[in-house]
Amino acid sequence: MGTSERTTPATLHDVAREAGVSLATASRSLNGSTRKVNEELRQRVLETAARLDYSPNLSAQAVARGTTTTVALLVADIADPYFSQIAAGVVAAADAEHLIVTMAATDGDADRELELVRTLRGQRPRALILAGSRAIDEPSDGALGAELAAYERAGGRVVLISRNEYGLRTVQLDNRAGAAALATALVGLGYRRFAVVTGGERLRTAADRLAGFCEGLAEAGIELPDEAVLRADFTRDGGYAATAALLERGLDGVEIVVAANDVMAIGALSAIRDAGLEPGRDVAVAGFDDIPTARDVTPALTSVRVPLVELGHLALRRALDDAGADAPADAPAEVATEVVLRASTPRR
Amino acid sequence: MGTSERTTPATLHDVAREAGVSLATASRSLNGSTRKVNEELRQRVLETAARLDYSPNLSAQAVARGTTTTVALLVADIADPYFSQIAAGVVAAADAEHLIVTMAATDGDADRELELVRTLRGQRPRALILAGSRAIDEPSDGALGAELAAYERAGGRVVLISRNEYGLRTVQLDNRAGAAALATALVGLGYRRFAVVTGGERLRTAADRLAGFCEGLAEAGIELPDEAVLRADFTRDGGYAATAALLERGLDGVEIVVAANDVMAIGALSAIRDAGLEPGRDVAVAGFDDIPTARDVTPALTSVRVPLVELGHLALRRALDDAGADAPADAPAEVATEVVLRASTPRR
DNA sequence: CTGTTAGCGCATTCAC
DNA sequence: GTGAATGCGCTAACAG
Repeated sequence: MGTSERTTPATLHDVAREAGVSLATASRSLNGSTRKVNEELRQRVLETAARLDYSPNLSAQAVARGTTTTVALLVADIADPYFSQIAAGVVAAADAEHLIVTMAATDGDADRELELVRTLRGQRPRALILAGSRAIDEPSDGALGAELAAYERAGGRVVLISRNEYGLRTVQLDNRAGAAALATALVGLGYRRFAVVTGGERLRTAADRLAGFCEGLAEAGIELPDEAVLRADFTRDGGYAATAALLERGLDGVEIVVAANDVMAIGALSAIRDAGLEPGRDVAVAGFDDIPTARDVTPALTSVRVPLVELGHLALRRALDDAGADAPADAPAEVATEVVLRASTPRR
Repeated sequence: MGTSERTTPATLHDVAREAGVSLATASRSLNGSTRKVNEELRQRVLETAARLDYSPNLSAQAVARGTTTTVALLVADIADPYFSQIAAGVVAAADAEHLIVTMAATDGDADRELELVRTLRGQRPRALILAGSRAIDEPSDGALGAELAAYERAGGRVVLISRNEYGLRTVQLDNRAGAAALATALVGLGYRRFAVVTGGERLRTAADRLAGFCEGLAEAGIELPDEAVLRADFTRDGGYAATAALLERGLDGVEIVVAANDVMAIGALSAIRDAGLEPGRDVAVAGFDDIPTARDVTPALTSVRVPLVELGHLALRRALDDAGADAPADAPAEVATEVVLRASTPRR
């Protein structure tokens, strides 16, 4: 297969020499801004480049140009559908701008997050996008904030997805409004006695959704008693555990379990079923996010649609647009959510 | 927030000057191989670096060192759980090696794949990992092959996940054996009349799984009639459509629908339900991959577990290990699969 | 339009 | 041990 055992990639220098032109001409032919190169020479360069399998060294270009074509994305967990959809959006949008995306996972660990930001900063990415709900008051906030500030001072753009700190650019999804709308819709279906399964109190997203839901209920004159709020991990197993606990202590009239996200809701479905009840009929269930799976579980899950892919798109755009120079907190782009009613919440 | 309006990041040069040492000393203190630097000076450098928010320019390091700390990953669709799990594995393993992962999506388009490989090659990544089943005989294979060959010749490492072409390094999952094992297990449960819902004939993965399944059946003396093999898109909707078609023409004794992957199986579940039948009881269903959702659908889906995250891990390791120099086709690392029986295939 | 030259930020060989 | 000088691959003035 490999007859030529060359071990070092062809350099622009090689192309220039081989094509019998100067370095500059070769450079201009292959990348140069406005084509101010004789078409004949240009072709010759292009041909030799192809023949030599020349591939421009992006690192060298970055050093010479003083700017990269890279964007960095930080998520909590790549395998999580929530983040993978956002990532898909970011990557697609970046691709459209001919930018390369480098990605890392924090595993929800604030220390790792800081460490990764430090490393990624070395890439001199054009933008640094942080996705993932953060605890409301992390101790290391200061260090992260300083790091991000330094990055921005050096010309980088930080975009926060679904979080709002340090007065940085952000792309929000309106958790409160979405949750409120869900509450209204459920009340409209005839539900009156609710139980909410949510994440830790310090999780921003969880807190916002709970608050919004309560607001929605309040508008209908319904109050959510304290004991109706169950806290657990923001995961499928968390949803299962919390719901199981609820069932064990006795439903006590509760008609529906509302989870702070879909994966928790799916856990709730399983818990209900494992308790010998039929979700939807015996106890209704609703979630949040409308991940693809929501449609495929049985009964199909009522949820609040969050355009995650679009969120990713937006984040990238927001990172790039220089509009208004630095008007970070001004227009905290918000994407709208939408209640999707399905079989898991039949009309009562 | 930003009092100092510095617009350019601190350079190693700045650190050296500010610390009153030479460039070389600064470099050695911050990265240098073996610590041959006076501890006092070293500390001084470290401190000034911290004070100046110095962050080593990775591009510059790459140019100077002639090698990067980057790995590139190409998948078909980041949001697809199959790929996002693999990606999670790659990223985690890369992180352990202090490598940065850049990621791109081909959308299953061979032309884009080629284009992306070209672009990514410019990064001079240490390794290039390609995930995603490929059509058995793509026309542009030649160009891709040449590109990958050039990349390898230049010192790069290509690793193919779940595909095997050009005699490159590969990490396989034993689709045939897994499918055969599934067949055996299902026969053991009492099933005799099968229908298979699979992807296009040219999809490698689909083809292997079908072949393996037939082998397994053959061992039990069962033959799969041609009309029992339904082809459709390798997606949820494809599974739905194929199963719907099957139901429409009449089950004709078929006891179970076996899908080539879980998302198709989930589509089958819906199709069966929409036809007024109860999956599991009226028609059994089995899938392949054991994506997380498989556990959460109802009835829970029988499947073949594929350690996708591990697949990602392996791919990265395989990309890095220089063991045996070039023994590409020698040890085509294969990860084992495992049949997982669940409620969707009750004993008959 | 084309070629020469001087950096970009950093690692490293070589003298001291 | 430390510093000065050279070069990595490429771009961008700068002259011809």
